Amino acid sequence: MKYSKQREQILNIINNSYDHPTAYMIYEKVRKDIPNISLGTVYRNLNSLCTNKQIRRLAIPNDNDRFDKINNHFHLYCVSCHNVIDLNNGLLLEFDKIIKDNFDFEVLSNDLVFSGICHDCKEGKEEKLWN
Amino acid sequence: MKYSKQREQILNIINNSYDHPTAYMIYEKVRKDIPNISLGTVYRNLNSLCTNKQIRRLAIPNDNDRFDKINNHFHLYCVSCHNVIDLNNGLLLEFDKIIKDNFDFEVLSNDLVFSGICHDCKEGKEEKLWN
DNA sequence: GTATCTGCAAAGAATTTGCAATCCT
DNA sequence: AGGATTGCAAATTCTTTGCAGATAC
Repeated sequence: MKYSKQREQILNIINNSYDHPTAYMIYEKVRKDIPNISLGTVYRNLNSLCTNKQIRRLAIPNDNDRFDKINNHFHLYCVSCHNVIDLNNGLLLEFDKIIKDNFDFEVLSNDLVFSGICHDCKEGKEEKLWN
Repeated sequence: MKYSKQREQILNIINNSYDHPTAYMIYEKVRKDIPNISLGTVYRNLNSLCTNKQIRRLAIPNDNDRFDKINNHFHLYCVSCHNVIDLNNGLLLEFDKIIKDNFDFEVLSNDLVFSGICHDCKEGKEEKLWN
């Protein structure tokens, strides 16, 4: 893989933020520095970065994919405010081992997303699905 | 919600199979009984069945959504053969409790997908991502 | 009878891709 | 130089939607 400033920027944005951006959100951020970057380039780089395990893709029911740093491994997705919250929990390693022992299945990525209602949404308002 | 034979068939297919079909796979199956059903009807019913918690949607990185029975709660997705394997594991309830206790986050659905390499693929062939 | 549901086809959203120009090394 | 990468726009894929007719209750 050859260097490109577009890819470097995209990687930087993901590594320096905590907001689990979608492809389009990343596109909007990169455009501040590289105004004429194209959305296709963002998608191409997100895919190659995922393939090379430099970032990860979160698949979320009824929402677009989000992209994230490699080192966080556990997520809460609030179906009300659509925020994604990071968790780090040693239990995951235990999970991998249990799965390995019981099913001879080698876990490659722990892109786990628990969907539910976060604290703030529970406080502030009633549940609003698919607002 | 009013009865329709289309929706009943779709629900039956999901409840009586273990293959985690995509929307299109369901469409193809229903067409054997209701040849002129439209794909739009399948999508509409899958959405309303999800909203009514009669089925669930699995979001899988780099693959289409799959649909599944409500009562299975844990999945292994093989990135090589693209199969989804069901798991039932009491640990999930424990997980929900831990999340509730630590983050005041109420888990609504456990659509967890562990991605990796299944036993058969590991035996038979080298890993082939995005074949 | 009337609200819900359907098939159809068109629209919409998200993502990929072909191509000529440009950029790294 | 030569292969990788880019911007652009068109194409593809997946999903939703508007509408007129059919169906459930």
